[in-house]
Amino acid sequence: MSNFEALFDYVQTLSGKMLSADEKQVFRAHFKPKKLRKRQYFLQEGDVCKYTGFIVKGSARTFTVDEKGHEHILKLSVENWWLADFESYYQLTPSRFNIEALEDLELLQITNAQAEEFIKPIPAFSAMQNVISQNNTIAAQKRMQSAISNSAEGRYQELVNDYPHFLQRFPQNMIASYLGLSPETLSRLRKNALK
Amino acid sequence: MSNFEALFDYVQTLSGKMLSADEKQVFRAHFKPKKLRKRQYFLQEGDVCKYTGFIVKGSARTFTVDEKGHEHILKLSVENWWLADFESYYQLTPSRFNIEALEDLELLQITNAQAEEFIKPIPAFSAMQNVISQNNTIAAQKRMQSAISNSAEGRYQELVNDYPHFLQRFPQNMIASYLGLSPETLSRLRKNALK
DNA sequence: CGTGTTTTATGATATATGTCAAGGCACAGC
DNA sequence: GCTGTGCCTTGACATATATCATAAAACACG
Repeated sequence: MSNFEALFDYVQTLSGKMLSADEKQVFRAHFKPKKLRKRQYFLQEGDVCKYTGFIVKGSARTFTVDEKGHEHILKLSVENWWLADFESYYQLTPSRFNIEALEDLELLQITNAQAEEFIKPIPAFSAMQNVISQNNTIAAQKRMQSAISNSAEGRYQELVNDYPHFLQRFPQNMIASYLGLSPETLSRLRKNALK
Repeated sequence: MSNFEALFDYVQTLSGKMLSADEKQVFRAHFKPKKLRKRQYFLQEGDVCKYTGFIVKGSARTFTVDEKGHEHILKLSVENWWLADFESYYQLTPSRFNIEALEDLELLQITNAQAEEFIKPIPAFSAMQNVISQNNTIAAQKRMQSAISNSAEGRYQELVNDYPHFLQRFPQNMIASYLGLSPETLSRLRKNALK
């Protein structure tokens, strides 16, 4: 059985509300544990993203492949994040993205329909969603501003400040792709930054 | 008296719920009409963004100024959008952004505290917020993907597809800044695109 | 261990985009 | 109808970043 405690902690911490025993049962009834091994795909381009998965353990990348065959990483996801292409998940349209496990993944997943019907009425959960929505708005704005105003080096420095653990956890070529850079450019950047 | 009908239409359309006469009164009691003339500032860097404003008429830009004195436009906003630096608005921290009217502006504005207490309990309003939150997530993801995967030309083409009216409404140098380009580069891009 | 695979580093070169400078065009206000 | 101001274009040149090729280093796994 997968670990629901991580999810309960997360919902309670973010919302500032406790979950009752009954409410926890609702979570257990509708979230399905799912495991993926490293390199397995959570979502493939062209498929509909039926589930969002709460990451109990592991990590993943969300990426596209362009006409030249180059991959571009839009998102890197770790524990306590929600894994999905939300465009596809909300609208049930085919996704333009691939989502692949970078480390063995343990998820608790649910469909949008089930979440709307059973989970969203739980006050702690909808409060959590509001907090996440605010955080996302702020993070998206910050990343976008960095993308249009900063040089490659500035964007890298911002990543170092905001997500230092990414540097330990993910290979440098993935970080480069996340920043919109070639691996060579990031390698040179780091050499120069050491002075 | 400013025009609340635009706001009511917007809330009702997005939420799919009607507003009662009483609920409309709550809106009238707490949203304050505000006018700004072209070039006036809605927010200055370093100030707290106390209000969010629903744009009844006009347009604005949200931008930063870097160390070299260059401006970078993060957002262009028109009718039926909400104007604010939401990081500062939610957290009441000093903003890193300036928001300036590009055309005469008519707003209906409200503080976060008032919105939370009086407006959010209105079902149509909170439903609208959920829809906006989803739309923002999708739009932010799309723009970010464009920023890391596309060339300057690709980003411009995407703007032409997604927001064609921006091209009529805003000068080309503002569009360039929004795309993270110099005005000269955009000018050349457009010349080549004509073939 | 050893061996194949992945990741990182480095050099040479190509390409995209920025910067600076100048001129022309358009429009607002007198 | 002038005139100033802001916007757009164009050219020459500078700089940042990508690409391609190769080798070294790190890692995974039988």
